[in-house]
Amino acid sequence: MTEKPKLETVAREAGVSTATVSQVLRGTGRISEQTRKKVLAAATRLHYVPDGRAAAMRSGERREIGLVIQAIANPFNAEVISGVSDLLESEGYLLSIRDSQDDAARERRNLEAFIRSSRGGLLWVPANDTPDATLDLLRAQRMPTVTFLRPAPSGEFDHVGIRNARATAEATSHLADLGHRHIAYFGGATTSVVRAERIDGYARVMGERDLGPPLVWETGDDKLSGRDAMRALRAAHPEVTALVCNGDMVALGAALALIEDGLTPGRDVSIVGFDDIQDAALASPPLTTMAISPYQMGRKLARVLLDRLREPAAPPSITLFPATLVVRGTTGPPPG
Amino acid sequence: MTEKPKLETVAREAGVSTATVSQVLRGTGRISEQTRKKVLAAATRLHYVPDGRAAAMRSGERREIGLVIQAIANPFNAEVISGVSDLLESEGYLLSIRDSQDDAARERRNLEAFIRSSRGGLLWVPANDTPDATLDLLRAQRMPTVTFLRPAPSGEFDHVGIRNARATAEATSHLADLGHRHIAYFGGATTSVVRAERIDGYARVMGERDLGPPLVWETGDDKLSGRDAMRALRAAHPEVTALVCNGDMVALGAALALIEDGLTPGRDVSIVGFDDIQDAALASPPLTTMAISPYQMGRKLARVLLDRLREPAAPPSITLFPATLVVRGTTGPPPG
DNA sequence: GAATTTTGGTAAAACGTTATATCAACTGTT
DNA sequence: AACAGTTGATATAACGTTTTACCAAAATTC
Repeated sequence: MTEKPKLETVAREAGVSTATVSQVLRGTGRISEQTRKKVLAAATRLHYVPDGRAAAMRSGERREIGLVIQAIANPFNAEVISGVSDLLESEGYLLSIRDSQDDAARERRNLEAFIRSSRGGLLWVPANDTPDATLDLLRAQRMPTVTFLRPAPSGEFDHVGIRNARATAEATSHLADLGHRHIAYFGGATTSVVRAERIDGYARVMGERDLGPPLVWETGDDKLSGRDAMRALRAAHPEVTALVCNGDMVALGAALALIEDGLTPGRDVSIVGFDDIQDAALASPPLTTMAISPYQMGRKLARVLLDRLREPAAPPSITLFPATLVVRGTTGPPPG
Repeated sequence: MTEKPKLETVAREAGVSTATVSQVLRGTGRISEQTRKKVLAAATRLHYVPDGRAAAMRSGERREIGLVIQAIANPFNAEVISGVSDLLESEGYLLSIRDSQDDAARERRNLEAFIRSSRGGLLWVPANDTPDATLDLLRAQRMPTVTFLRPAPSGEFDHVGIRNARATAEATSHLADLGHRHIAYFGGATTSVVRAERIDGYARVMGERDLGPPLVWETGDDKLSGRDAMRALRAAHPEVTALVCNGDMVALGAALALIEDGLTPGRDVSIVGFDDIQDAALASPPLTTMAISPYQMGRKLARVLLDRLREPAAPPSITLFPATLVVRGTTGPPPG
């Protein structure tokens, strides 16, 4: 008990060779019941756990999957992770998670760390400004990779994402159907592909329905940012009666600003969110939003990677999940 | 570019031996500027990333830290992780995270996986029902370990936690000072040490102030659970005018129930939360709560582990963070 | 110009496993 | 009693690095 036990320690304890111990533990080879018991007893007595680095190095096995995501804290991502993790565990894989915080340098470090530890595969939400060099890296390592939410520009990896444009188009149409003529969008700017797609959907409907030029507002991702943006928007464009948001947090923040200013979301200004996080249904009034199923997306994401590991030569697949409109209390006809 | 590049590939490409490549990459040994450049060029050309398993196996270095936590999704934990991660990265360590979902079996699997990959150290929120065998395992592996939030019963590991009893005592006193006589507690039962400590603090003040028998209500951890519990409590004990909660989510859920039933938190029923999550300040009315600094706790947690790695023989340390009362809108004198 | 030191590089052993080939000891068959 | 087949275990060679000891050539000293 004075040192980390290794194979040789167990072998000596059981009075056999290291090869025998290895075979017993792995269940391979021919071994008598008697020595099997002897070895097993010694192993548990010493609390032996094999050194996976050495084992994996020799056997070439890789049953660990890496996940690099842009924000673990995000509740949507948390659900995704839970889906990924459940499926992988049920198939005997293990998941190890790293947070890139949407920073290209940190992302690079994390990816390299995964490569160094020779993961079996990679699930990856690329940072918004991932440089080409990082893509080259993954290519050179021949690391089986599935991108999530944000596709890699080269399109060489499997991808799981959301029908973003269609979703915001549907949200915008819903508001237009209610009679709104002045519809703004919260969540512009940055170089994010996802945001760009969503803005496209919104702008397309604005054009098709002849609702004037799109009014895209730059916001962050949290409640605070939504609240501030709402105040700024109302000061600059009092004619706006409806709002499509890039995320539920922003939408809830916007609703909060209205309430604090004595207005009623859904009557004075209509708001549509995106994601359908738990708080969306619990807010008052409850939030109308574009719902997606993060848990199911997580499961699918894991499934795609496992398929890729099984069939390395298959052409890259693309899976897009639809978002469905959930009408609650924050949308209604325009006032007056 | 047809295979994952290894040291030998780079050596051949640069026309030198593998030893030389290793020395150049590690910056050790004596090497001429000329071959240094040659090797570096070859390495980047091939996008070479060393196999960390082999490297770590040979060198015995362990600069990766494992974190096993009971719920990544929890926003409090997310902040903690961010603190841990920042400090570790600044010291050149890498963090790998696993979610035990508070399940002893899953926890065991995750811990074993960390041991197999020979992490340098372990940060650990023990599951509520961690068996002794798991403690034996960590002991036998001589794995430097720091427990977080929930101390291991044996007390042999370093620990970072919260002054739970003192915090709930302060919350309860605050309500008593305002004149409340009927104070309930949300977040009872389960075998959780943390919950037990918090209940103790509440119960102690109830006794000291002669406020009658403690009224401890069993709840979960989320808004929904708080909302349901509030309704049930009001039906069973209409005399209750104040509430101490095990967490902000539960507290916000309780406040929500009041609002939905036409009452006003802070006037009809006073509520104190725990954690001070972002939403606490943004709720309306904003939540009075016991604030802790998860980010700072995370940094300290990482620091304690690094100290332990440096000084393996030092006696186990215990660090407890205070919670400070933040009075906002959900507490006031009792009605009438 | 012989002896010494410095420089720049390599061969080879080691890390803790798993896989392969081999071997000794039985068992059963003619 | 000689042979083949089976069983149970072991010695040994990998896996991809890092490290140590060593060596040849160049530079310095006397």
